[in-house]
Amino acid sequence: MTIDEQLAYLRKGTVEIIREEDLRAKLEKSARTGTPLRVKLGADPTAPDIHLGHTVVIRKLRAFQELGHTVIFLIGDFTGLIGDPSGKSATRPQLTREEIAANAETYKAQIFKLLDPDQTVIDFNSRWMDTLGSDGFVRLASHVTVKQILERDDFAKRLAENRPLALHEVLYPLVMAYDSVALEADVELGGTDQKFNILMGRNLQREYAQEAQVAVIMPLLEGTDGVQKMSKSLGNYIGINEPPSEMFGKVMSISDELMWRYYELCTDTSLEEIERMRAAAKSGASNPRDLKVELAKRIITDFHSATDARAAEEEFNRVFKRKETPDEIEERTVTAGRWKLPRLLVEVSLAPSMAEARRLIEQGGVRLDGEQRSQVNDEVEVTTDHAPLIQVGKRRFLRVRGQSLE
RNA sequence: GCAGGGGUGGUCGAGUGGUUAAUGGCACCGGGCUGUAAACCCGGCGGGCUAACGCCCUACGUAGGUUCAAAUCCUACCCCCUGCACCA
Repeated sequence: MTIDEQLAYLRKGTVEIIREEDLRAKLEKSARTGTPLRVKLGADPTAPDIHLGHTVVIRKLRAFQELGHTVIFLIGDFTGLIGDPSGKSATRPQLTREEIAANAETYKAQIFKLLDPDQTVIDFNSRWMDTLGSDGFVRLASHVTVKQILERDDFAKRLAENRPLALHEVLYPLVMAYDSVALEADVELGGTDQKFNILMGRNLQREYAQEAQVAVIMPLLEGTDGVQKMSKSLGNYIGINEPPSEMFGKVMSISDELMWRYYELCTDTSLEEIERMRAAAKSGASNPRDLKVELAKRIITDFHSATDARAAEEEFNRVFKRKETPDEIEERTVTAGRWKLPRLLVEVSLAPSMAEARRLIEQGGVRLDGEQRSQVNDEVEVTTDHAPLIQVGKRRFLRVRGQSLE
């Protein structure tokens, strides 16, 4: 690949590259000297559950690896002390060495589904922050002015709106920036929410007489709700460790409009192909449903396998298209005998309360052995040899077997 | 400590003595439709009891009080937020 081709490849999907000329220069230098670029990505030490949103940036790391560069996956075990830079949550609890190590292992297991382990370095910023000392920290702080820090949108806004802004939060960008100095990073990746922090790294590196890193800013992926960014706490995420059938269902539940975004940011599909599919869907030549199935399969293939993807599709069709029962149904045991239907639903946790169970039944959401039961006072015979199949809604199935008391 | 603002159901946010289990949005759940767990439409959304009409309990920061009646008024307390504090 020529440098121009490499640039174009790396540019795909980015929101911004600051500055592209710098990246070009670094790529040229790397090619000339045969030294791979050091590409940094910071990670939160407390939340090692990776979801599709995180993979947007990880995919970009992989692009750098494909071009022969080194990825530094930095676990911010020190920065974690400072807490969520969005100011929503307080300081996080200090993790023990064991917990950090465990989280790092969890990270590895997940990121290596996308990244090449041989070209990846896992590091921790406590390695240099722990030995910095308070005097070192103060000296570090002398390189940045208050005004520079307050340029951050989020900070400025909170001050303007009289919302709290704790001092330690202001230090967050500083530590992150220093990580880039310590690592001598050539490139740092991050979502748009990290732009300020990454730029701070550029400034600080210059202060330390280093060449400034290039900022590669990726978009934030919307969650399954299509509105807010994907996050675990909002419950709109697709975790990469989720079982294939779960992933399939979640992908199928995104809106048709959002599907293009996922194609672009979560698969290797080229922009041209996406445009073609989009046009086909619009003209009616393709069924959006089929395109969404394809999307789901591509995503599942990345984190599981093509076989798993096919199985998940088959399962989905069976349950939702043909309205048959799933392949595997969990079985629960209850005391044998006659059960009032609502009581039974609560007993096996298909409903959280009697009131809720009644509602489900009255609304026609409950089936017993495939037959709708809308009578709240229905009774069900549960014996040791007959285990009725209970279905609540479209997707929750349970077989209930009786167990006689001794 | 002082001054001001605020604490309501999963969440946001109305309500300032009485059809208020508490408007509305979001989230969530069920149904319909379909090409999908899309979109759209309809319904539900504290809990217990009842076949059902319905009855009862719990809930608006905490604890008391006033009243026939309080999320709404009074008292005390707790918590959160913003500002003030020095140089005088």
